[in-house]
Amino acid sequence: MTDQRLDRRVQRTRALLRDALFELIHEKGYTAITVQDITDRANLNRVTFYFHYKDKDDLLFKVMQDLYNALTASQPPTHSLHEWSRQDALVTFRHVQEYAHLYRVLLSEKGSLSLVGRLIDYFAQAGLEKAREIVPPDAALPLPLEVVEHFYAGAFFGLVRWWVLRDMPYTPETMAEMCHRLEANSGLWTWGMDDRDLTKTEL
Amino acid sequence: MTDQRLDRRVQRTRALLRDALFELIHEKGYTAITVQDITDRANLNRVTFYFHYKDKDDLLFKVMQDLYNALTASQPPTHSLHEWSRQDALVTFRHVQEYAHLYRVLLSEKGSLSLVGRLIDYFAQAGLEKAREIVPPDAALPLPLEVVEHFYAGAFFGLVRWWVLRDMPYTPETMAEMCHRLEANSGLWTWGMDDRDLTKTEL
DNA sequence: CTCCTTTTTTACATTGTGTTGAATAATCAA
DNA sequence: TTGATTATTCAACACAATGTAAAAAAGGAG
Repeated sequence: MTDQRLDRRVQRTRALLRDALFELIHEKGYTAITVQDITDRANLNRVTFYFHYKDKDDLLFKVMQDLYNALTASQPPTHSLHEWSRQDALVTFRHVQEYAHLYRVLLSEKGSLSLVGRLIDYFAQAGLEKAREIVPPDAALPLPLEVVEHFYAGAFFGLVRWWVLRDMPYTPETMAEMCHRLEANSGLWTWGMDDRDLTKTEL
Repeated sequence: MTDQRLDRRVQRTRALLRDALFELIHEKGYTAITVQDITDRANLNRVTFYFHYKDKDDLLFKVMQDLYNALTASQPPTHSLHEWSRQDALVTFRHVQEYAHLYRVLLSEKGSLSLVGRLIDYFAQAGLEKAREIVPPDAALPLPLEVVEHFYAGAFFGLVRWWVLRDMPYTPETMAEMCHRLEANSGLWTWGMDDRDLTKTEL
């Protein structure tokens, strides 16, 4: 994770900024935070912030990207679309639970729409790639894959958002199971698709 | 729409502010707009803005609320859940198309998360109320209604967002049809639910 | 016309941004 | 350890935007 080639001061500074950001998000929401706040909390000069990041959003994205990379890197590879969707949902719900205090703010009205947009697009992209691996390229699809994936990406986002804003009334396992049922019973996977049952197709 | 009991100056001022907001959203995105910009464009004094609205968000919400109220007021009532979902989607896609230049910005990374949150919650709430009208209160549901509705609310949002950010490659009719198929084939309506086919239940 | 409300004008204090140039301090590489 | 490099600090600046105030001017309602 921590690049050894990086100056220790840089590593220390970025960690301090990240921790300060997390604390402040927790305390007063994201939009209310200023660069001043962050550097004050981190006990760093404000100029130092601009040495590393363009602005508040830049910091947030790089920090969240690190978080998410750490998450996905620890995921075992899956081979069926069915299995992938189940696994992926579970891992994501657990991740969100671990950083619940962050997501509770970042998905609320005091959060960041650019982050939300990136999340949805990421979900859709991941689903699209998985689907393309499995669906034969010349298959006659009832609906454009892109449409289907953005439907499910939004659905998944809606579920995560509801869950975390309602203070996570179910376990990640239960949520993943409900999500899985909602997805499995629907759309692409139950339609004809050349009469192949994709849910059981292994690569 | 326009309250006759309201001073003409007030009506004029609010309309000018609304139009200025729309123009500016179109030109430079929402987040980049300042109160200064709005009043400059509207040819009004900045103080006048604060006489009517608390801040930029306050203006946006009240304006969008008017838009949406005008939309829903013009909708004919529906009686079956199936029919409602189909009609509602179509009306919403048409509405979004009409104000595409607004939504293209408001749903992009330069938009407003609080507006997005309100939209999703509105979709979920509307679906919930319709479902409660129809589902018998003592029915044993396979999943909590709230979960199901937030799944579909997010899905619908994901679809609308994808559509408008991709410059609306399909007609509202096609989108509503695709949305309808994705919903109809899934989850709640295809499960047992005491073996009643809710999709054909009239009130 | 007269009262009442809205709008303007001018002004002020406050906060935050983004960037400077020079001084200082920490780290790295050899 | 030394010397070069790089990160951080400090002080300061110009700028943009917010939110509020009091008094004057303009406009609409009855």
